[in-house]
Amino acid sequence: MKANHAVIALSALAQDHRLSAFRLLVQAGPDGLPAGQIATQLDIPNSSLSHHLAQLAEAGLVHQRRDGRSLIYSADFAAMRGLVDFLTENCCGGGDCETTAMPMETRQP
Amino acid sequence: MKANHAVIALSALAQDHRLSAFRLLVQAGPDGLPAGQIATQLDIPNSSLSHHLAQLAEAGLVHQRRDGRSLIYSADFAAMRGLVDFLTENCCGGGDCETTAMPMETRQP
DNA sequence: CGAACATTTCGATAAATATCGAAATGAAAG
DNA sequence: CTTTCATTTCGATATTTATCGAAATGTTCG
Repeated sequence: MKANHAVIALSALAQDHRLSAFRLLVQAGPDGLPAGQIATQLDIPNSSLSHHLAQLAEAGLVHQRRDGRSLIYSADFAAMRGLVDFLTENCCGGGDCETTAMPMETRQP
Repeated sequence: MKANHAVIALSALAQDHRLSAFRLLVQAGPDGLPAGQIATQLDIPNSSLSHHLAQLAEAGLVHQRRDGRSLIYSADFAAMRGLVDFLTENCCGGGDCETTAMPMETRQP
């Protein structure tokens, strides 16, 4: 991932409605959700949501597919992972570093 | 982490210079770097950088300490991890989900 | 084909943000 | 205590962004 692309992805997530939409899609899993359902759950006008979904799609964080007359959006998990990896890349100079070495699943809060 | 806080943190990272500064600090590790040195490496005026560092600090992603006449900034690794966890929270409905279960260290590119 | 439906594009306005030089703050050294 | 140095605050400008209604696009069904 290039820094420029990371900024685009982070900007896409750095907004209330877009972050909520993305998290809905992350939780929905690979099946995704139709645009209208997202708009309903977030309680914002379709036109506003469409703008936001386009921005997430442009950043490569979500994808669109058609099902009947609905457009289904789904999260791109690989893109999300790539972004996370970019943030922690070469952490602490690249040597062993207990601050990031702990796998997500075994972390203590 | 609350959604509102996540948006603040993501906004802080969603900018060229701030993302570069943050990554410099991530790579520098717990010792951090003085503000002036960051400004030099990024080749931006001190006043601009100061604005950006303040925003990162407000988001809780970096901390400031004084050393002589320099102000040393360092990344907050726990905050970064909290943000990442928030993004992937309850992924795919909370069930097992191979898309995020792979620990960062063992991922294949 | 024509009506009903889901979503996007357009256009206009309001609000937030990045930028940088100049002046101000605060700490150290002579 | 005055000078020097590192950094921040101020102020002003230009750019980007969020918002939403209305109109347009593309799809299905009768």
